[in-house]
Amino acid sequence: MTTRKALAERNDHALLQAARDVLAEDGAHASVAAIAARAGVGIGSLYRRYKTKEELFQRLSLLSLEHWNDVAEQGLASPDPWAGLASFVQGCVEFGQGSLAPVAGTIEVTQEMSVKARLGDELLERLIRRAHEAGVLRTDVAAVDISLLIEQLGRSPMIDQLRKQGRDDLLPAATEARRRLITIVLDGLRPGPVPLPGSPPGEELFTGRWSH
Amino acid sequence: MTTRKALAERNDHALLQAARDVLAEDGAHASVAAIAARAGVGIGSLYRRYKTKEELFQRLSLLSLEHWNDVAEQGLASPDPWAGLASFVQGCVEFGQGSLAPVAGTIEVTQEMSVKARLGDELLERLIRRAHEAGVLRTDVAAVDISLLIEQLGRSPMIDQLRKQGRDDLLPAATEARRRLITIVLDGLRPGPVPLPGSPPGEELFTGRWSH
DNA sequence: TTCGAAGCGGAGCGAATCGCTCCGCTAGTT
DNA sequence: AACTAGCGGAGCGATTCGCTCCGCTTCGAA
Repeated sequence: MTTRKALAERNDHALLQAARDVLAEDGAHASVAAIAARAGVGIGSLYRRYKTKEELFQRLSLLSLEHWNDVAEQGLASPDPWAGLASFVQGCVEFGQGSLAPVAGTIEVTQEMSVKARLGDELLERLIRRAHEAGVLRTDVAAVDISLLIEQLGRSPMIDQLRKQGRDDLLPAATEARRRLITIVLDGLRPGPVPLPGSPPGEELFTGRWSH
Repeated sequence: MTTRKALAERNDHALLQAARDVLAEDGAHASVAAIAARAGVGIGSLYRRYKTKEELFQRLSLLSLEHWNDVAEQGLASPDPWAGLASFVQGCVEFGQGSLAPVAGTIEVTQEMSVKARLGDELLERLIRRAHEAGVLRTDVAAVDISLLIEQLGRSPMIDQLRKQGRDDLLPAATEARRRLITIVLDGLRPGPVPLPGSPPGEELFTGRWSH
């Protein structure tokens, strides 16, 4: 019925998702034991797949970057510049890009990661430029602002807290409130009737991304 | 020159600020030793003022709630409904209200805390109502959305990370980028030309506040 | 049906860190 | 000059960490 290969694949997927969840709830303090327990997998099985804790987190980072790029390309494929940008932001936020923030500084950045990060920056730039040219995005919003926005909205300390406390009854309401907040913020990025004079989009030193 | 009382007062202030900083950087994992070290104070001195770690965090929560209420009252004192609400949000965000999120579920909520939290909710409701009546706030934005917004923007994982890594050179740029993001988001709360049909402000079960 | 081994879960290792206590010593006060 | 309030930090037992190792299960070939 369940071949060994299929079981291993399912376990690996469960481990990665569990790592995301535990990281979101416990931050940098997330322990390997907690991740394995959440995934319903023994610690031994985890360590057969990933030699160290860092290797697991590196894999997680790489998948996160790939997801960023996938969603960005999907957004660019959309004919509507605004819809493309909005779906990109929403896709990144809901995936929980921000959950990796606590470990971003503790793991070694592989060459593959930095390559994908550069590609992702480029895709985002193109999304922004297209929206600007179509006149559907506030002129004072630069790529770094979108990066920051995704990082800021990508985590939900309140929802993580509720889940940790086991208040599953409040989770749907909180999740829905968060979704509304995201749409409100996204809506605020569109050019309004009274745009405030913003600073120029420059500032090259800080790109707003975790990995270099 | 420096009397004992003045030194003690200065130490207490340094401890509270250090606790905020370390909590922001380390989350729930923040240790008492780290807080004392950041404040430049011995652990013994910390424990002379606060019997336990929880007592320190409770004090911190209380001060945070008081700050919330102070800023809300200042906002209500402003004749301009929009400026009042905006300065309230900005004041809460910059104070770092969200830093306490990781410990909010771990400490016991005192009666004094819940009283101040209730008062704060009421003040926020009045700020929102006033803005709605003046027509300077999107009609689909409720109090719970502002609470969520403050929690979401109140933490800056990226800035905390930079500070932790000692990249003080990038800090000004990151801080300025974050300030721009806040103004952009705030600006998006004003009624736009094409308001989307939002859900009703109701949903009573979840108020979006940490303490009950 | 039998049996070798691939792959599983988890007990347990040493090391690190936790919250907290206790005490020698500095420095302000009388 | 004598006193002592208040400081900093070494160190306690307990806990938790990342990780190893091994007995047992269970799949698949003979």
